[in-house]
Amino acid sequence: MKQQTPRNIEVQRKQELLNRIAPGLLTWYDKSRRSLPWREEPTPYRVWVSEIMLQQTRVEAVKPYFARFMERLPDIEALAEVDDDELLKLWEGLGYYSRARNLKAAAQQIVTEYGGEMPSDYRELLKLKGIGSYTAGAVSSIAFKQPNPAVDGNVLRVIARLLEDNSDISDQSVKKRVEDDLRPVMPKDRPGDFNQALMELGATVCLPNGAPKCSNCPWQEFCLVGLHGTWQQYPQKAAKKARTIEDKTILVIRTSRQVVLRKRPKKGLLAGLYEFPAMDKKASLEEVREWLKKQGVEAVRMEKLPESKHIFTHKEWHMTGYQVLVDELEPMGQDESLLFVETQEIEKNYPIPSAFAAYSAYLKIQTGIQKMKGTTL
DNA sequence: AAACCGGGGCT
DNA sequence: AGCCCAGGTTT
Repeated sequence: MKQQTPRNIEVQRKQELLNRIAPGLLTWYDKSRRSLPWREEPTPYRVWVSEIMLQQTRVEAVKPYFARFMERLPDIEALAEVDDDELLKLWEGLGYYSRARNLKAAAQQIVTEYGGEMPSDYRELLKLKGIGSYTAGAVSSIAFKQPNPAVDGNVLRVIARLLEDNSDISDQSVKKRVEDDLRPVMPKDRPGDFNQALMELGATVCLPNGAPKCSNCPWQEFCLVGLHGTWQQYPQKAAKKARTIEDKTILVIRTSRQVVLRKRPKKGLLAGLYEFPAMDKKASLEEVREWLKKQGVEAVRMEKLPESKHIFTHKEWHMTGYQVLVDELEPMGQDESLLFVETQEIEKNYPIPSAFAAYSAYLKIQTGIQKMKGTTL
């Protein structure tokens, strides 16, 4: 018999609330669920790829990428063998590119260590590159009906509000605790639907920004913020660190048909993607000339390009640009990361991050115009 | 535990 | 301008 300390009473009260969430939630989900491509045909491979794409990424953004990805790489074997550049091209613009590299690495793991079949066990899934507790829970429950929780940002928010829990949900220990709290209340016959329903509730009713639509919620009778009108106080989250600002000068060095690209390092920001050569400062025309001279580039003409800003999670790029027209693109210095690319081939073969969108678009327009007029430069 | 890793839509 | 998004890995 447990002692009736205030702490134990609080824990018991919380458990009683959690015990009530499943039935109404599943009924609501059956009525309100969105039809999503990976939801209608939940094979292990499709569920896995969709869950990776959906990490920190909205459903609407994922849809076109998912369709194209499945068409080109319909199974684990195809993914395990895809060329790195082609893979990144399929991921271009989606962000967090390590997700794509990890996806391929995990596919190779599955081929060599699991006979090409996606493992169904939570513990085995956790061994695959790019799969953490959330994704292991999602894949094992949705594709294999294993009763494991899948706690994402939606679930953390929904549960914090349900319980008026003051915990900082950006703290990793809170996620672990919510997983432990949910495991015993999962309906054993529908674990995948339970997880998806929790997320769906967060995405469509218990909204992350703006007022929750409590009149549509299956938990109206017992949700504490609903009863108390306190949704604005939950969830609690630690303040984020300020972004640092980096100045850059982007150089679009080109002839009438070719342009200089540079492959980024294998690790770090935008790893393995292609970019325009750049200087790590806001450079004057004279400084650009000097940089070009060091690379052995002789400019026929230079034009200033518009300034542009790109915001990452943890830094901002403040960019300016120059177009550098040259007569010929022959060996440029000793920098092996530099390559000359047919402008027309960029769209097909070279993944360039959205950070350079202003300059990519400029190049495309310039070369497009050239093509139309049939002129050179 | 904290930092790193993208991009876009909404307020 | 700041928030968040079907998170995971590295340090």
